[in-house]
Amino acid sequence: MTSTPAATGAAPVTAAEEAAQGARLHGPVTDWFDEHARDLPWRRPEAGAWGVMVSEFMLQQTPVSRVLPVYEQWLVRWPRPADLAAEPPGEAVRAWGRLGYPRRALRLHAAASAIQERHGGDVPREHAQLLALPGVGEYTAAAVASFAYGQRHAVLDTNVRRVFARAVGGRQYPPNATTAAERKLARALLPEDEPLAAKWAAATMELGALVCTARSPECVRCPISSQCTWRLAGSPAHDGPPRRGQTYAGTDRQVRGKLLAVLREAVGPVPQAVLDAVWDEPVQRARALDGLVADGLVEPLAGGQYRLPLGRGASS
DNA sequence: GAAGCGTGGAT
DNA sequence: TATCCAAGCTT
Repeated sequence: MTSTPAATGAAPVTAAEEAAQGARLHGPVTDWFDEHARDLPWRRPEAGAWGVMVSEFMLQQTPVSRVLPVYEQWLVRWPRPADLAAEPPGEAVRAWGRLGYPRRALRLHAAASAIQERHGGDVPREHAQLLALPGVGEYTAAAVASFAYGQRHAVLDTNVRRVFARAVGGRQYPPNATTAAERKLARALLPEDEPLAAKWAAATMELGALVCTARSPECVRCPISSQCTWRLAGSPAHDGPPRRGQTYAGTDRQVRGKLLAVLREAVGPVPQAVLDAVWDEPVQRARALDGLVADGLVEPLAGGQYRLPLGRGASS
């Protein structure tokens, strides 16, 4: 009678142990997902690959509740990549509203243009082609390939990393930056069957978002709590270095946000004097505005006026 | 690998 | 009130 890692509360060490634990998790997690998955618009069949891609851009570091209304308006206005590509990038920035990180709007516009030019207007299916699009990194490429096209990819976002850190790693939180070990574990846990792998990806994310949350996980509602290495070990508190919370007040980011808010609301070009009113420290204010121009989020005009960009998006 | 990049709700 | 946190990407 061998004692398994799951039975002892120890984290699995070998690839075989990881795969074995994965096999025990697939059923409970996907069954839970069948019953508890939220009815989100980008999960409906009519969303299509473009809808999935738009949602993934918007959801990068932004909560679902704030994305929902902007997503709906976005898809009504720009139902296909070609529709967005046909408009100035500044319109994307304006429609982005207060979702935050407005460079994402610029990159989504640039991605739409690339899809139009390189892929005939259809969101590509290949992971490598997705990854080559502006604003698409490892996570988003895997997410679109998996959620939109049903492919088998390890989809490793902050939710999944936390679920795996706890259920398998026995730790409260994953490392600050994604590690090679995490990627390897995610691949080891991925079901062989393609449709099941796609469901697993969505289900593990949903579990992390709804139950295995960062602050206060609801283990009593968790379908795998009886197998959770972290819980079996007594839910030990995080011991590693604290994750640095970035201060916001007084930073360039705050100034950029204020400047861009004025430009989003403006109908036409905005005089320098109006922008000057949003922040009283001139050096930081100028640095922030220069940064927005360098990023392609703002276009300087003659006569000290500024507006959201009408031309093709800037680099990056 | 670390830093920079928005915004607002929850605790 | 201050801190944490939210489906990351790029340089």
